[in-house]
Amino acid sequence: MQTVEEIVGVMSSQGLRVTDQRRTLAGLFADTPGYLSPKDVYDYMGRTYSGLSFDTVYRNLRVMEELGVLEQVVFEDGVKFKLHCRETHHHHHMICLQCGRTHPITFCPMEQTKVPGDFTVVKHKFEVFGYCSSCSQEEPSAEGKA
Amino acid sequence: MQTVEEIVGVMSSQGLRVTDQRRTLAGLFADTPGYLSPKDVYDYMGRTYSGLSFDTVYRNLRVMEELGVLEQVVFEDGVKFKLHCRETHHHHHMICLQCGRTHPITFCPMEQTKVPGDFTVVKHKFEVFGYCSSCSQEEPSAEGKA
DNA sequence: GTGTGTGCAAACTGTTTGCACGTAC
DNA sequence: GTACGTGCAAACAGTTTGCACACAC
Repeated sequence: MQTVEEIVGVMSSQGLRVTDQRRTLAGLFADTPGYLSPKDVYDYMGRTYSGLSFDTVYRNLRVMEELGVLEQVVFEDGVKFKLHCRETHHHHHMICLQCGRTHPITFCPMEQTKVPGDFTVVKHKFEVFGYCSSCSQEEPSAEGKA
Repeated sequence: MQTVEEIVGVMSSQGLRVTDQRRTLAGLFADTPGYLSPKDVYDYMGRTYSGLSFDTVYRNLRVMEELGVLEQVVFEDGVKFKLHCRETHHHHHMICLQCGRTHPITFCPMEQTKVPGDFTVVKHKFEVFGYCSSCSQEEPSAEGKA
């Protein structure tokens, strides 16, 4: 997690202009514990900036991703963004299907995976989906895919 | 893995017409050990059927997925299809970034993941990407993402 | 004042749908 | 013969790009 000022600081230190819109965007991600889709961002920003266009949202998401402030993940239902993890060591995530909030998993399955000698591992993905404490109470049924 | 006849049998048993095109499509997947994108399928099929249209490819991929013959997976670079695993027990995959071939991983990391009591797990994803024996020799460098 | 950021419109990719004709059954 | 499959064209969603104006620096 980072504060708005930290994020804004990174932007200006890279020679990027700090506009109201970018400050708001930084604030949105600083306050959001989980993942946001471009549409989520657009909807939120649109409340403040009436003339907002989708392309500016995309441009700024891209800029902040290239800056290393945001990270992008591809889910079944599309691309989403969140603040880049500041954790120093390698980890994975449990992701709430309702609120998008993430919880770190320090255990890495690769350590225990027997890889055949002739297979060269480049990267891996381990993600656990479900409902977090707050959401599992409201959302006990629905969404059935195992 | 299934034979063309097995796949075709499933189709006709469900009241679907067995056209030349669908037979060829079944043959393509029966002969392909890895994942295929809709474009891969279109390119392959287009060699045989000159007037082929993309929408028919999509329609048939969808039909075969709904039939349970194919399974669809979302990768960073788009949606891909392969024959649905016949393995009876739960497993994961090592996926070759070059040829798309998959190798089963019987080890399931969920068994060893400590889940907080207040998190309800719905599903999980564990995928290992790299280069298989045949491809790691040809492709020793390139693609650097860990 | 200069150059970057923005909104607008349009292009573009991947995918889906409506329609009329063709073909498996 | 009938209903489903196909190709074509068009629609559609998500994303990107070109341009002119606006604003952060």
